[in-house]
Amino acid sequence: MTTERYNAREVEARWQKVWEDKDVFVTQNDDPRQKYYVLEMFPYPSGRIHMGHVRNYAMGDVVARYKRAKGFNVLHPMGWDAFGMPAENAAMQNKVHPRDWTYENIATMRGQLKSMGLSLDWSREFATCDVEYYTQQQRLFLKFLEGGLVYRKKSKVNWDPVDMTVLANEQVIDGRGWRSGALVEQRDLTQWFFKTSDYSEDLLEALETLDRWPEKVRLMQKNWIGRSEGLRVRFAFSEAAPTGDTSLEIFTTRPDTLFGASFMGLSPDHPISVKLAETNPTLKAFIDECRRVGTSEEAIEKAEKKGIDTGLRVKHPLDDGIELPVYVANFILMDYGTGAIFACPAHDQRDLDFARKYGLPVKPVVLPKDADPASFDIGDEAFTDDGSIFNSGFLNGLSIAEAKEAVAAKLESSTLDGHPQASRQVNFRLRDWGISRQRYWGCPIPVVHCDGCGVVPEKDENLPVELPSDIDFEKPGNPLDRHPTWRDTPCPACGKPAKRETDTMDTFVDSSWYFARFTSPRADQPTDPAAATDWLPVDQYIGGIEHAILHLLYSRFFTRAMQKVGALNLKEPFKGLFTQGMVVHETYKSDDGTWLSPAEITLSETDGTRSAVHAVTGKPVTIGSIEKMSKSKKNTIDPTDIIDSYGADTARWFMLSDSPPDRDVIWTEEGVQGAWRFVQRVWRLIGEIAATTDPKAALPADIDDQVLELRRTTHKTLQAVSNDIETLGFNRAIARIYEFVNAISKVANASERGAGGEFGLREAGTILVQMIAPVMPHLAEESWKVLGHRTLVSETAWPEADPDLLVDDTILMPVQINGKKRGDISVSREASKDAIEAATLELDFVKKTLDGQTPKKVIVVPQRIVNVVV
RNA sequence: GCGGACGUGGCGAAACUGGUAGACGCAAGGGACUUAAAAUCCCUCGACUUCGGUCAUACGGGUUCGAGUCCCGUCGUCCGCACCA
Repeated sequence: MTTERYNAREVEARWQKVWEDKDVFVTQNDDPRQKYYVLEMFPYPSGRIHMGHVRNYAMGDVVARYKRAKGFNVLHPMGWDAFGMPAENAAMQNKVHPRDWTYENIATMRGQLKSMGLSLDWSREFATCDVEYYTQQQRLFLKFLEGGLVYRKKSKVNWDPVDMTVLANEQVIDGRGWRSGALVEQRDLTQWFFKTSDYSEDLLEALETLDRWPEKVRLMQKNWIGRSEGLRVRFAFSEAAPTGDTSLEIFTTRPDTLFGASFMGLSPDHPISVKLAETNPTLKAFIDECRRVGTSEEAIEKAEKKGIDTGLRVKHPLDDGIELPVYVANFILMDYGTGAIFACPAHDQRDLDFARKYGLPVKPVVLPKDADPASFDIGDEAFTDDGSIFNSGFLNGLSIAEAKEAVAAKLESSTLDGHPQASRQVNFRLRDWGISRQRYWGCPIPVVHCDGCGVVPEKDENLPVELPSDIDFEKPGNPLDRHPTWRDTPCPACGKPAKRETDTMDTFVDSSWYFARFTSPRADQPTDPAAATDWLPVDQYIGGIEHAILHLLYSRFFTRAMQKVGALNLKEPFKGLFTQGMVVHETYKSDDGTWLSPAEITLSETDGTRSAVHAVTGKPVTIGSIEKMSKSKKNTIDPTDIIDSYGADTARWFMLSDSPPDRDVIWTEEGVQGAWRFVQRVWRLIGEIAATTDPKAALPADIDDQVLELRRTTHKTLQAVSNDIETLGFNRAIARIYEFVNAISKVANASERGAGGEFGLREAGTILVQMIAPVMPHLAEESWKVLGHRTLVSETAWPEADPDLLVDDTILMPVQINGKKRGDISVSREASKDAIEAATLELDFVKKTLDGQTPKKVIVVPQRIVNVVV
């Protein structure tokens, strides 16, 4: 018989239309079946999808299709993270409106995603720049404001001089803007903040409950939140500071080293430093220098520790005979703790570096185990390990933990100026989330500035505060600020003319609750709480590791905040999280140093050495390292090209087949061709089975051994593949399916089919189609039809493995002698340990080795192995 | 510097709670079919070997009847954080 070659292009378009016409993947909220919410991180509409999207969405689609077959009511939506800078950049460069640019990109990318055959409920689609979406976001903002979760404050901010906007700490990477790459400056501005710090403790503690999150991500968040327990201690000034303060409050996690104190340190931004600088030009110059350098560039250059003695002196809280100098030092951060420290150089490297530079005393107070107190000395390295306290009066002999406790207890109960001298405090590295952005293409912050009433929230009935369409991008800075009329609005409180806020929200706000919006995307409130309660948390969330901190932490905060204002009733949005690896590709460079795309070169191989030449000029090309696909290195592959030439199924199959999903996958032309060959192979095999077996073939009572073996393989494979998909082991599932196809082919190609052959092959073919369906849905539908079904495999229940076929009657067990495999023994499944031992000792090769001796020991692990110890 | 993960053939990788190391795929080599090519099918494919075996999961030790898997140390690669007191 002849089978036509599988025509992916024609077949895929056809089935996509069937699914769409029949609303196969539209999800109803009132469907009574158990719900399953699978979500992939929604894309930024940059213009075209890339291979990373293909991989991400292929994984989610496998889960969605599998769970649907398992009988769940599956929610699998898609939308667009559509606000952000690139749209404004495009507007400036190409004179196209950000809105038009964005929606055009969305249209293109929607088409590309549809060509992938994803089982998405497109009826729930939205973009975060849709007025309907950001209206609800403004509503949420106002609820947060009312609930005390939003505030304004003047703060030193990270200013990106290229994008001309403020960046969150998290958006500053190595001192540069995460998007522009420009060196970030420090500026003082009044900004809007979300009170993420209200939830520091809870965000940290609840990480423990996220047992279906990667350990790595939980650890990264834990470190980011950065909880530390310590003591706030006030040191009395010998003479009052110029600010009028009579004491200096510091935060320390090492009160046990208090007797090792050598000096005090103030941040250059500390109020006392600032006040002193007014009359001290040297100090002023120093502070200015610190600000110029900025917190970040310092890190790059590992700036030297520097400081200036203020002349102020404080008294040691445990021994007022000791006076300590107060320095302004460049390494002390204003926004952690109190912006002031006491320095113990012997046990802190930063303090030690500083003390050595300025000749300040270094007194060790923690003695390492087995060290001699008389001779123990600190060199260039601070001692930060465990030990026992010495040189410390009443603390001598205590452990570090005991000494911390003793100091805290003593200073808590002593008073200074009528207040306790110290208090225990838990500090977090996590700051409040600054959300103000001085941009046009974002969600406007719905408040009004009134000369009489101050900052007034816009009234709910006046929402949305809509972005103006007529906008000018000729100049840098915020276009909303210079719009002729948009700012003008009556004050919601007094009705007099007032001005709108021109800051828009950080785009991370948009993505912090979209998963909740999908549960009722057209609701006239941010959420329909009933639908949200039914669907959330997301059962399986899939996305890139690059969002391990920002997006995921913000979403966790937002869920809590929404719970507080009654929009949701849970804390944790994502029950299961999976972070997939990147798609990487070889790089190619011509001899003049420019990058070349895979399409521009020709590869060849001689004697096992691969080489490349320029496809047109024939000039030699250097094959470079394998790197993440990026436009700058030109090592990208356009998914559309692949889908056009091989089909979506091939692309999806290859994306999932080679590497474990959390690891990077290398895109190779050979690999895609392998996947393509497999598509054809399945197609031929199904065609042959369909042509040579009767759908109504019965299962005879006695079946041929080879057929029984095939049936066993079928059901064992089904069992294993199901398990692999459940655990997201797509590469394992695919390897098993390859094996399975090899096994079916063997029977299908056998010169004669034994009894039950038709039934066995039908069964194998049918289950094969069902197993490939989540990964290669189009090929599966087409094959399903060829096998004679009138239904859709997309709407067919997942098959059940027959338990009787999962266990073998006889088991082939390896036999080891002294831990080395020497042969096998075939035993019945029910054989007892003793019987197996006896049978083993009768084996020729065992007898030969034993040579009449009795073995020391025979270890029989049922179903596993026999080990004879001689 | 601190924290974490990982290290298996020419390559991507399998190996569930310690139990036959290298499944499956890619590449490579040989063969069949063909005028030829493509496609397809079959065979070989960790190293050494006196063809009995021996050695092999980064390296060195240890625990165990048995270690890729557990423990200690060394080296290497990757990732996150980075003056957080």
